[in-house]
Amino acid sequence: MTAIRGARERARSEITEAIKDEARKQLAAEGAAKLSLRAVARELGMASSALYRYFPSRDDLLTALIVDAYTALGVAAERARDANAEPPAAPGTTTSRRPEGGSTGRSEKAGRGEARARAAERALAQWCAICTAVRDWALAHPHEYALIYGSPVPGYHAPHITTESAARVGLALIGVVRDAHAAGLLKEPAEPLPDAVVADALALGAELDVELPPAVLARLIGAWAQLFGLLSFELFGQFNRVVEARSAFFEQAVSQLAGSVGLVAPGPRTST
Amino acid sequence: MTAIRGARERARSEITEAIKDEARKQLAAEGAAKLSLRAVARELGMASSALYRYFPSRDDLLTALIVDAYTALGVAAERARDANAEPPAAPGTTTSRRPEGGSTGRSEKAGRGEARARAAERALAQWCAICTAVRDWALAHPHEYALIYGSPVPGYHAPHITTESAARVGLALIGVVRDAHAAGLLKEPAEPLPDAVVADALALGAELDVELPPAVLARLIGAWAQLFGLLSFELFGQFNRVVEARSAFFEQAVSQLAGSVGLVAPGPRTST
DNA sequence: ACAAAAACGAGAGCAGTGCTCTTGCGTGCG
DNA sequence: CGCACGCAAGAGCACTGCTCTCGTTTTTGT
Repeated sequence: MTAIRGARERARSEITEAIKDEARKQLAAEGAAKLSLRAVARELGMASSALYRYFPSRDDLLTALIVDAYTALGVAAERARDANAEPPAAPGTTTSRRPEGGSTGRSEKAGRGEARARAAERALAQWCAICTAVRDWALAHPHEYALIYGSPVPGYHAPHITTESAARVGLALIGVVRDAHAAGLLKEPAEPLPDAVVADALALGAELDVELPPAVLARLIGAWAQLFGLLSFELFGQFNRVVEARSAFFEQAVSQLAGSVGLVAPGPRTST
Repeated sequence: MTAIRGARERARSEITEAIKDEARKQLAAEGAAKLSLRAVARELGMASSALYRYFPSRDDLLTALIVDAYTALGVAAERARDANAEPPAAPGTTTSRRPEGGSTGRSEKAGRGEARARAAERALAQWCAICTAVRDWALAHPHEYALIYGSPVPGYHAPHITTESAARVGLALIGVVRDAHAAGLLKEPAEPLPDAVVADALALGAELDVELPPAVLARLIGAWAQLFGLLSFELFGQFNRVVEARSAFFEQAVSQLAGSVGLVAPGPRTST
């Protein structure tokens, strides 16, 4: 039904995509402020009024671009996470996940301390990989980054449609910490938390169905926001006369963020 | 000279201020995107073309507003710092700047441990006061905040005029940590830093004429960026379905940031 | 298969914008 | 006092988002 009925619908979705592509091009060239519906239509060889059949207003086009940017950033983060996932996966999945073959798995003769250290190292690597993937995407698409993490463009209300896509990189980060916590290799912070913050953390944990101590979740949210603080400062020019070694500084800050949520580098043989 | 010659110049600066005020009003009402020169002129009862005698372009008006916002935020931060400065200061100087004056306290009668604890507590209080002052200002002027810490509005180049004002809150934070370091109550982080980051930190320290270990300075920059990450997420709606207890969460995150730069709460009688 | 209905494209047009140019008018300085 | 400069006003250009109308095409119901 929906497959064959295409004909027209396919043309519609094709044109919709063409419009978004052209809009993205203008976005990358001049920024969101200069994005003009008429210019898009002109470039596509159609009347400007025809464009309103696909996007009822300029803001709707922008929100479509916002959603796309969120998901693009989300998949970049998830790809980075999966690329650094545990090598000895379940045999059922045929995903091309096999960086190390079977070499690392099940070596019981070695102390499990070593396995723990390796798992902790992997968690830390995943964390950093996600962060640098986000940064790489942001550096490659600065205007799209500005669109989603800069000043809200329209009135200022983000439709709820965007929230799902917007959460993906946050969820990726949470996932890493959740797995680390489940594996018991998380150094939980022991600090007093305000009750309201605990309540928020509990509510969020319940909503996301993730079991993490409130303190960890709270720090996770903070790290999530702070990650984008670093990125925004770098992209928006706040580091201009301050930080020159951007990549090194970012990596440094990010690994420190990892530490703040309890992901500790195994380092020099800590526990017996 | 410049005082009396006014007459005409005074009128000019008055009108300039009126324009900026009206522009600020529209900015607060609708955001930077909707700020219209014609609307400002209309509201001021003058022809739109007359406005170009005062600001050669819309972007120039915006940059003027940006500079003003930076300095307003900067004075808010500095005021918060000074309000929590050392109470028993020398009566002569009104400026709270006293880098090495008494060299960390002469109170010999009481255990100097207590004086140290009090000084450390004051440093921490100053840090938090600056951060919450920044947040309060941002919450009171969300659109102006978006103007300076959101997506860059024009092409994207920030004129060097703004950098001075932009640095003020960062400098306030650095000042607190510098004083704490001079007083010897800073827990320096002992972590390996990439050479490039060390070079940046040294260069920055030399440029600002502040003596701080590179690791502390690097963390300071990170904390500075992360502070605005927290603020941007709160203001731009990223916390909407995530964090409800905004103030408590912010305070919590900020005190943690303080800890990351070495400002430790005296807390329960740590050192002898 | 044919007609009704819906979707579509193009054009004209409105209100608004940033910005430039030209034209008068008033004040301030030599 | 007179000249010149700073100033305000208006007209105008090119552009924008958006609406409305009017043919044309495609889909759909009978």
